[in-house]
Amino acid sequence: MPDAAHPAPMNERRKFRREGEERRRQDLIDATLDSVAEHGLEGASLRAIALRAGVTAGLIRHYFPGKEELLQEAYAALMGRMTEQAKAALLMENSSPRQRLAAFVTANLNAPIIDARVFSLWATFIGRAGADPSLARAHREGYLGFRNEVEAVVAEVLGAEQRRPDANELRRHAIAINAIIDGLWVEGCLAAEMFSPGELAAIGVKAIEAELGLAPERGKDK
Amino acid sequence: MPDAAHPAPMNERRKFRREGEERRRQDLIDATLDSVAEHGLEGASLRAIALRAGVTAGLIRHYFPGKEELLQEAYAALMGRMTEQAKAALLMENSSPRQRLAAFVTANLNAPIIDARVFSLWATFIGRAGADPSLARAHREGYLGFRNEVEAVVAEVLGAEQRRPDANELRRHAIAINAIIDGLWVEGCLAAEMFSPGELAAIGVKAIEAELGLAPERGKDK
DNA sequence: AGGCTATTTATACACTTGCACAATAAGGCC
DNA sequence: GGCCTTATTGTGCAAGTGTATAAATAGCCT
Repeated sequence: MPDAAHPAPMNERRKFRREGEERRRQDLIDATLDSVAEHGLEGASLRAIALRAGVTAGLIRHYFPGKEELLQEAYAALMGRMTEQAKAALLMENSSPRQRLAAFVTANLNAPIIDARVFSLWATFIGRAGADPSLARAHREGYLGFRNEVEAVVAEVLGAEQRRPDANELRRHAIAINAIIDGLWVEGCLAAEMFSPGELAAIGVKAIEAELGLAPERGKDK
Repeated sequence: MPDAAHPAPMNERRKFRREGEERRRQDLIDATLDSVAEHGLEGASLRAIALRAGVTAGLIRHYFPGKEELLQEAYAALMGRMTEQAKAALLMENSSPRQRLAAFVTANLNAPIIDARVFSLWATFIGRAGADPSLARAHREGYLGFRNEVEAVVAEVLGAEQRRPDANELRRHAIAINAIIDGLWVEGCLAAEMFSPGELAAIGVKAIEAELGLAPERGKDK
């Protein structure tokens, strides 16, 4: 029974603050990624997402035409962050091509790219690539961009060693190196505790140098 | 309006046949995998699964305590088939260790293991490994078993070359080789049309031989 | 200060979901 | 052939889904 001493507190409408549009969209996208990472696509209901973002479900429709579009934007945001971080390691100036390649590999095989949450998101979304052509295309573009970066560095590395690989050889090297990075990334994300810190990166660098036929770096092995 | 000339055909109960228990369970598991592969976990409702299996939804509860258990059994079945096929290639007798390793890699990088549907299923389930510890454990066991197989063949291959690697070196080789296979598998499943038939296997074999420091096979290159 | 507008809440709706359970008939057994 | 078990169907239900839309209020503008 309501206490008449209190000024009729029932049916009170929830207080709220107006945030900027860009901020709200970002919060909603982040909340979406968090929901998907934690409970999968099935658990990512609009109400759950809204709750996590600190708003009510209805608001989502004010910023996104529907759930589909929200998920697409979330996936795009995820891919954007991943490739952005991955490529950043290639921008080092004043270093030999070989050092830059090693730095690239090392960056891709440590936190924050080796991360269970990111992997979970990647797997969840990519699992739908078979059914959703737009997802498949988004992936292929990201993959090709990534592989082209790799191919460019490989060409520089080999060039510095006075070697002139033809296009086909370059392509094969890029595919193999990509596979090494991807494979170690998967293993690291799924069972990080099975590897000591830096171990995956060390294995990756060694494997890639073997693939390229580079002589082991002097003075670094124990 | 029902036509009275026909002998009251309304309210007719659906005809059915009793199948053996094992058969029905398999059908339901297969229907589950098909549903997940096509529409993801979200689209795999009991009714959709039952429809695909040619039964009604209620029957599922007669064979499985709930949806959760059905999904778990489906995942276990998927993993079982994958590793079974993968290991089969290692059983060749009368061949050199190096040939067996190459056969193993080749088998893993062609159909039916390179397959968009299988990959989609793997990704969908593994995406939940972060949230579901039982899934994570199932994966790690499968992964370790796989890696141990690899390690054993690697030891044989190197032994045949009169090399005696220590345990640590062996472990690193196995991790790297596993990564190469996994990475190429992912790339092949996601964009099969980007690679000519046998190309991935060729790249994989070459990369692995480079990793192990094996001399290129005579008489096979171009 | 007071009004305007767009952001936000709240409610309604049709539909689906997993699960429970009663009704039914298929097919082996005597 | 008739009976009995149980595999299978069909229906019902409460909870949750995405979407639509009306009602309210926060905060900028003058």
